[in-house]
Amino acid sequence: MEKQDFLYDFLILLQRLVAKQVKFQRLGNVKRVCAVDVAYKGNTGIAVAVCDGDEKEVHKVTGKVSFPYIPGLLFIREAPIMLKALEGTHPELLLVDGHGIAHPRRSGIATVLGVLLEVPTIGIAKSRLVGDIVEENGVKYLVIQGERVGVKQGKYYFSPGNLVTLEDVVQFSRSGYPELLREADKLSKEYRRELEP
DNA sequence: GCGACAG
DNA sequence: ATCTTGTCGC
Repeated sequence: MEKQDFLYDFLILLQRLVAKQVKFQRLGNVKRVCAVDVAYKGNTGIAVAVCDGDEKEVHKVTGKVSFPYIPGLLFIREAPIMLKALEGTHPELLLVDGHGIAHPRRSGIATVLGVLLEVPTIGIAKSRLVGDIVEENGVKYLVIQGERVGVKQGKYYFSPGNLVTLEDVVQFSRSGYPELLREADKLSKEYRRELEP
């Protein structure tokens, strides 16, 4: 897909629509938390959703992922298979591998999933997409044009997806990289190995 | 035009 | 993300 394609422009319109639906509200005490990640074997995607709470739960889904990765448009490549893996899970908080509003249009994959599922989400990425680091009171904020859109903790970037506040995210980030996401990442790569070459 | 660019 | 060996450090 090229940048001059109609589809490219259309996807950006959808992201702007999603961004308008975001609500920032304080996150209450949550018991059930889920995390999603995707691994690949060629064009086959392996999405894993791990949930914690009363009982641990793991959902695995594999399927063809043909859309290429384009910076800023990760959601169209990974959100579909992630949604499939999240079917039946009912998280009170969802952790997503990727950015939330720390995005050119404030519409990263964690935001898209949070709006579609109407669930609180936090995006956690291993690298920066946009923004600058501005430290204040020991907190490294990710700032885009003067607006705080996330925080950097260690080598990871945390940003609100939907239905949480930046304060919630700052608090959450203090615990470091979530064990649940680490597990989803580990399991997806683990399932990948037992796929027919 | 040049540099940057989640997974 | 994935392809990949050894190497530096706790």
